Amino acid sequence: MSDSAALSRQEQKERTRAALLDAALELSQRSGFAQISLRQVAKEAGVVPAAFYRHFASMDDLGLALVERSFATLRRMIRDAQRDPDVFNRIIDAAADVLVEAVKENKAHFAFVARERVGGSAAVREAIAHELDLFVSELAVVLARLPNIENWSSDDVHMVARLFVRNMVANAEEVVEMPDDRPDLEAQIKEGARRQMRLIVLGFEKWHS
Amino acid sequence: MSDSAALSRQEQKERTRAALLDAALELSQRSGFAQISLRQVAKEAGVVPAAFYRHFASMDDLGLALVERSFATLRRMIRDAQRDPDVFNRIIDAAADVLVEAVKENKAHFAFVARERVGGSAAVREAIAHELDLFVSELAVVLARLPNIENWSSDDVHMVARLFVRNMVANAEEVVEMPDDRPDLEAQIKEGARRQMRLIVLGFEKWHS
DNA sequence: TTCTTGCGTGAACATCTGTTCACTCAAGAT
DNA sequence: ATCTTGAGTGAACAGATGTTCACGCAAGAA
Repeated sequence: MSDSAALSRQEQKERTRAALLDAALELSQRSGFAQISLRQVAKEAGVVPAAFYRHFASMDDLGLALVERSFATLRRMIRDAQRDPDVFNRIIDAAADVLVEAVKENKAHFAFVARERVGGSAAVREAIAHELDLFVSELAVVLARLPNIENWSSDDVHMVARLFVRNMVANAEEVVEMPDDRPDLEAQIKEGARRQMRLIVLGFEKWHS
Repeated sequence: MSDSAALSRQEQKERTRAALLDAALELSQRSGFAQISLRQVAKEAGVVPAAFYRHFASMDDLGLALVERSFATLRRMIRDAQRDPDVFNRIIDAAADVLVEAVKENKAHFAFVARERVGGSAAVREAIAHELDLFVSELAVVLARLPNIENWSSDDVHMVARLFVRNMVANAEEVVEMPDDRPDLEAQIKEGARRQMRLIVLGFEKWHS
């Protein structure tokens, strides 16, 4: 339109699609995705309600696209973290730091996942549950290489991975719910996460069957 | 009205209030409390929309009452469990059993708390967070008497209590989300909860600072 | 008995919702 | 230069929503 360069047809379409996704993510931060309406999203994206249907069949459809985008961010983060050799050595401190920092930087995505994981529509909830399962399996592969765990049954490794992811989700929730005017809580949450993970890791050493 | 005995004025009022609460709880099982409307609740309770305002100022107000009722159920359960001397001896198996059974019997209440804890309106979320904090503190008092923990700092005890409650909530979520036609998953969830708690307890023994 | 209180009624309202339709008008193909 | 395509428009719709109001009518007080 009035943007710097003239946009190709595809570029322009992709741009409004992204605007709709951004608008939905922004609006759902206040009151939850299930609470917002197609019309609100369209207005926030600067588009007439009917135009919405050129990109998504329904709000549920938009929700699924948002799940995909959020987990793409999350997976990229984890892949980056795995490249860092330090993460293998001091896995706990790193996990706590990475977690809090990552949540702060992608607050909107984490908030979306945390809320819609239980509060969303059936389709969105299923999609998130599936993505989290994949995530647990990926983490299990990483954990299986740790010295204390290398000869555990794969069931047990999976269980530990679930315990970690579960706490990660819970801590992410806490950072998300953290009021913007209380950044002092951040260190507290981080320290809490660290201690919880240390406690779990201590359990590793005495584990049997 | 056409009920067996003639009802006093107060009894009748209390009855419709309860009907509204029950209706809201029932309806919110399908799609979440935030998704249901005042009119739906009134209709399900067999009452005209305007009558709603004789009992609650808003749906938010109803939600808070529902939080209170749900946690009253939860607290009663815990108090009963504490009287049982076995719970102190084999606390883990007991916790896993009690948890799954309790959730099954009060599925609606647990489902409400689990969902609205993150998905609900700000007021409802705050109320649930507060109740869960109280719950953590109560559990911390119980845990402080356990042999392995008796000389920990109160901060650490609190942290462990949070870890337990956090996992309890997560496991309750799983039971709630469990499809009705897959009761075989129940034993699996119970066993998972038991192993997670055992792992955490093992960490107790090696804990320092 | 008569009077008062207040729960529940039914109609009305303004507003917001999802969805449809025929339309414009510029990009890209011919 | 002309034709086709399809993203975005604006108006219209039927339905659901929260909230209000005057009213009926039975329980409990006088």
